[in-house]
Order: sequence, then C-alpha cells, then structure tokens
Amino acid sequence: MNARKISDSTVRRLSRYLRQLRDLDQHDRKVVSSRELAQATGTTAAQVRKDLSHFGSFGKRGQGYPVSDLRVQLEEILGLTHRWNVAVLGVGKIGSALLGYGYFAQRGFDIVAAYDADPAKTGLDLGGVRVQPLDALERGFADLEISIGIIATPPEAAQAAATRAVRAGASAILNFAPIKLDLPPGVALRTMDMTLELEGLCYMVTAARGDGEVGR
Amino acid sequence: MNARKISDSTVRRLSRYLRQLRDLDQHDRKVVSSRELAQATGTTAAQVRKDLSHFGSFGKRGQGYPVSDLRVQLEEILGLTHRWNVAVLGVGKIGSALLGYGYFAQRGFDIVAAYDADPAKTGLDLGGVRVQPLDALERGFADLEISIGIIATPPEAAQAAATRAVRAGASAILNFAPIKLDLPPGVALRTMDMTLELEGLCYMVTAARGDGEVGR
DNA sequence: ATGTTCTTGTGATCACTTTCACAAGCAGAG
DNA sequence: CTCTGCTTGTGAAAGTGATCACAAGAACAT
Repeated sequence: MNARKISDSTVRRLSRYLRQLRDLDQHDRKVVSSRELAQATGTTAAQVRKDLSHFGSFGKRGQGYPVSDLRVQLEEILGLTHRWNVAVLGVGKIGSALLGYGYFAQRGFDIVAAYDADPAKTGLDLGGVRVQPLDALERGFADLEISIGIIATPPEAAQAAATRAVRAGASAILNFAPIKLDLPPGVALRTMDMTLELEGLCYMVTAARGDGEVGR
Repeated sequence: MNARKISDSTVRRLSRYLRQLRDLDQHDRKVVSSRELAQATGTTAAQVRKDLSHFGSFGKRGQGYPVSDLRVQLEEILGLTHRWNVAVLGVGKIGSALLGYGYFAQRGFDIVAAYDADPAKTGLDLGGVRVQPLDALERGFADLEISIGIIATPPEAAQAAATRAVRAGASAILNFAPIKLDLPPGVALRTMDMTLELEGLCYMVTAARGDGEVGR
C-alpha cells in the first residue's frame, strides 16, 4: 500500500469520495459500492477502485466498501484527522467573504487570523476574527500554529504576502490572486483563479459554435 | 490548424499566456520568445510552442512571437473579442464578494444581474447591481443576453439554480457550490471548490511528512 | 554570398492516467 | 457443500498529455 506519487487529480477525487461518504455515513448507510460512489462523484467505478487501491484494500468483494471505515481511512489519508488553523491575508471583498464562509469550519478548517496592510481595517471584527496589521503576522502564525495561508490580497501584494506567510511557518498556500506565485520547494500551493476559469468557459462556449460538443 | 480537441490544461495555459501578453503589450514590448513566455507563466518553452501550434503558426523563427498580434489571436481563440454578460445566483458572502470584484470587468466580464431566493435581499444594491428575486431570472437572462451564470447559492439550492439558469439561456456555469452539478450536454461547466482545494493542500502537507518532496 | 546565431514548429518519444477485463473472493440460497 | 450473483482488486491495454531533439527558417554581420 501507500504508493509513491499520487496525482493531483486522484487527490481531488479522494476528497469528493470523502464528501459523499460523510453524507452516506450521516444517513446511516453501512456499505457502498464503487459504482454508486462513482456515480455520485462523477467518475467511473474502475477509477474509484484504482484510486483507493493505491492506499490499501478497503472493500469486501461482492459487498462493497464499509462506509464508516472508509470515511475514517480517507480522512487519515488526506490528513483530516485534526483541524487546521488558517489565516487570511488581505481583507478585501474576497478575503472578508472567506471569513464569513461557514463551510470551512464545517470541514475542519478554522480561520483564526486575518491580516491587512491597510491600517484603516485594523481592529475590524469580521465573522469573529479581528483584522490585524501585516506586522502581526509572524507572531500570529507562531502563536496560533497556523499552517495554511489564504492569499486574498491584490495581485501586486500577493507574492510578498505569500513569501512572508511561508517564512512565518505556513506550509501551504491557497492563492486567490490571479498571478503565478513562486514559493520555496516543499510548500504546497493551489491557486483559485476565477477569471482564468471564466475564460475557460468562454473558450468552450466559443469553440462549441460550429463544432459539435463542449467539455464534460 | 484549429485542431479537434484541445485539452483543458492547454486552455488554462492559453489564458495565462494571454494575461502575460496583455501585460507585455501595455509595456510596449514588441516581441517575446516562447522561453520568456514559459518562464513568466510557469511552464516550458516547448509547451508554449506546442500549445500555440494547435491553432496556427504565429511566430517567426529566430525572432519569437509578435506580442500584439499574438494577444489578438489568443483573444480570438478564447472567445474574448467581445464582452460577456454574467449573472450571479445567490447573494450570500461569496456572491456579494463577486459583485464587488473589480477584476472581472477589467477582463471583459460584466456582472449585470444578481438573484437571490431571500426576499429580504431583493432591492439591495451591491456594486451597482440591484438584487432581484429568482422569479425575475428568466426575463433577466433574455433581456440582458446573459450567457454565463455564476452559482453562489448554498449547496442545496445550487442544482436547481443552475438548471434554471441553463433553461433561461445560459451556456456556461461557474459553480462555487461544493457539489457535483448535472447539466445538459453542450453546457460548459467549471467548479471552484474551495474546501476541495484546502483538503488537497492538507494531503500534500501530510504526505510530505516523512516523505521527501511535496507537489509543485 | 556565406556564416553565425537564434528561435520556431513538429514528429518522435516518453511518462502518466484512465479504461478494460477478468480472476479472486464473499454471501446467501438451495 | 456447491452453485449463483455480485463486487473488489489489479495487471494489461489504450489513450492522453508533456518532453525531446532537430530541421527549417529569419536576421544580421562580415
């Protein structure tokens, strides 16, 4: 078990499986087949089995997978057995929306700090978190054991903010700024680029005209 | 030129090239090499050339690519020669943040309508757009020629909202709700799932402990 | 004209993912 | 105990995307 290199797309699917499993578990379903899991998450049964097989053998032939056990296993694999402390850097439109976004806490992510370069924002209480000046970042990351930084600054400030967060101890960055971030190796990075996605949609719509089909 | 099926990842990269080209163009750079474009967007020179070669032959050997021409070509390929009208469905934390997000307009996307099921929100003015009840959706999509719907409702309402938007004429959906949407074929879909990305980061961080490296 | 230097465009190759197909195994009925 | 129906786990095959490597130009200097 425990294979070497698991692809990004596999990890994403694992997350989706977990989401579905939590739901099934809450409804007291005991067992689920790869087929059903696949249908609910938009993939194929074979893909589900391959994905899981990278980490072990969790199912029973002829029966399926035990919902509760598999849920726990996936939580362990994904590193979700404990809660994670998160900081938001940049409290503009996006940043403050994230501070009020309830689903993070529900899924084990606690936003415990918020920082902004604008002194006018210092002290603001947003969703129970008080906005602090950037200079409080190092102390905050250390004291609160923050391991994930969410970059929600304007693009110009994003690189500096990310670098600073990493130096202060962040081991992962979720970036909402529409730029490429350079981070030291060993730091995990995911970028959510909204205009990029919108442009992707435009391509699909435009390319579909005259053509037959459009993406999945 | 104009190949059959262009992969999602290629389209994403094209968007990044375009972003860089717009920047270079504004700074009056005339020519750029695949190497430089690659470096700025986080890929390789060969990849840049392959990506572009799917659509034609835009460069000059020994010289590079003409910045302004290539910019226009990419805008045409991606379908960004005209502006796009967008509607936001669901005006909670995320929805209202999007209404105030300036970079959309800057990149050619105009949010021209916002809808919410909650009557208490009807009439609110957010970033210059007045929130309307869901029942005004069909009229709005038709009158304003809205082709992209952004789903920012709670997960329970997302599928219904998306279906309704599509029936009202949307040809693309950008989904912020953490669920799998089922849409008729021919409708383009991209999902931005924040908790999914956070969980991906957790995996990387967790898997890295004991192991050597962590994903890019 | 010729040579030098540079960079594109692209077939070939390589690496990685997904899909296929089926033996292995479990449960329940007869 | 054996037979039947069902589902997992997995090697092999197919498919897809990324990388390599190099011939084909383009500009400029001599």
